[in-house]
Amino acid sequence: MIKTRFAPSPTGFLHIGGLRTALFAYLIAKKNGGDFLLRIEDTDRERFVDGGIENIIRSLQWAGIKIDEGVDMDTGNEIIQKGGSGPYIQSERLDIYIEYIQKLLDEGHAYHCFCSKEKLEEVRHEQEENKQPTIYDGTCRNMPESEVKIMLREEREHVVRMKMPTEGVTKFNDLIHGEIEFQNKLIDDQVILKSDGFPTYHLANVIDDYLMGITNVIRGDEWLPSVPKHIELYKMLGWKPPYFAHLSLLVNEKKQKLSKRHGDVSVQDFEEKGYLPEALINFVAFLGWNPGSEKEIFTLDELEKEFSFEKIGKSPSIFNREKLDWYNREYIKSMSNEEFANRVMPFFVNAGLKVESKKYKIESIIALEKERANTLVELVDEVAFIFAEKLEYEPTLLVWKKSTREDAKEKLEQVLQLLSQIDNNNWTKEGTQKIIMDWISEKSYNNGDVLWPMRVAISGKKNSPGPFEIADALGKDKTIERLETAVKLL
RNA sequence: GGCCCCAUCGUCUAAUGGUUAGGACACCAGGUUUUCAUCCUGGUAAUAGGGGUUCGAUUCCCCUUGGGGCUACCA
Repeated sequence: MIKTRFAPSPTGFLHIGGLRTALFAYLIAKKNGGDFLLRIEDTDRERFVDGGIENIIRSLQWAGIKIDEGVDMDTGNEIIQKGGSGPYIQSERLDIYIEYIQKLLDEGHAYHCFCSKEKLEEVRHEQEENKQPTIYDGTCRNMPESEVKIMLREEREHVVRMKMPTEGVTKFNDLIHGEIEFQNKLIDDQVILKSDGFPTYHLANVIDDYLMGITNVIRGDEWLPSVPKHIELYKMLGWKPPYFAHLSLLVNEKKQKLSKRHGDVSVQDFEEKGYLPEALINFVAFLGWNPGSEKEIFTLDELEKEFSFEKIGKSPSIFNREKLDWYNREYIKSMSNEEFANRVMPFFVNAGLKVESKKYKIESIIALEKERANTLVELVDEVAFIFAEKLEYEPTLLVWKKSTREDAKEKLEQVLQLLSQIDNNNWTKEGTQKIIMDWISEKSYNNGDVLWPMRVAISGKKNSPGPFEIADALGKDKTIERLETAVKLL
């Protein structure tokens, strides 16, 4: 059975590139009826960000990506079976790593290194200047055992390094890139245990992937150069390496790897701006993957069925906001008004608009912008004029370009009169529309002479939805009130 | 500097030896329209360059160029 994992480090909030990696790993597992787990790789204590773990879990949940296995977040107990609710956390598994590092040491696959950071940097510098590959010079690799013992007894600061072979090549078949080959002599004796007692990514990652039964390691392309180290570690431990699949990177407009430092890329940011998880998932799934058909709208469920390894591309993709906006609009448009109202409600609350009041017909209000808004925040913004106590606009705006002030006033007075006669119960978009439009054609007026001032009077805006939709959302009382104000202004 | 990866419209991509190089987003034009938007119709726009292999290369190979990643006791 296939088992995959998402293994982020909590050095910040989950960003969009991480979401895509998680999604692909998740989909590959689900497509094959396998399991997907989350493992937090927090072996770097200096870069740990408070709230990072919670944010990662929350963002995945928001996106609809379900974790099959991990640690129960309430009890802290590991749940190795399906149905767990949280992640494995590496900092809670230190004993395990230490045990394996000791084994590697005992079997001669690793060694203590007492070199100072300053010395290492010097060596690197020199190597670079001489156009040599920058790898550890091996000073401590062949240190006599007696000397090592003395150093350890003196509690000299040290790390543990793995012994890479000095000749031969490491070849492997990446599921996405195909065969890749590295010269072993160019690969560093990687530090596997830091002087602070924490393992490095390379060691902890290999141990955990094996122990957790990961069959397919799915991660970003930035890891490609370190695969030989990992394969060597598997060999030393006598384990069969998993399949590797390295995903092309998500990059910004400058074609650089997406990262927290370049700004606005956290999943939570997109949530807060009013992007729907469906849209974000759909968009991100299509970065580096396509179904081979011309269908572009895929729900998570559909992706779980149709996702395919063979269709994953190798080249990096630029994150393009406009296409995301399009997806978001598509999902907004296709949602029922009722469900949509539920989704938008928190955004109204955030904006301080009291939509709960019976005065407002929430479904009519959201309908105003449902076909137009890119995001939920944008929608709430655009629709805020409905809730205004008093509209602010220049009286001249009420006059249509082909008309006069006097004419606008006269038309508005008549509109006011006609609409006043409508019963509160019959106050609908269709109702007001029929009365006004019939009257316009009866009098042979121009649409613009009537509809423009009417629309401006009740919206206060140069550009807005149509007047009858607005009247419906506003209700009779407020519509009449705004029309009266407009007449006075003229 | 060393190693590795990548290369089709501006962007996301389809076409794995034979297509007028297709679709989507964006953009432009026209239509519908009281405004903006929606919607409909149409349009501009790409195989980085050079060598091979082949009857035939977007497609296979090599070189160049360009971009990116890694090169930490970060992941």
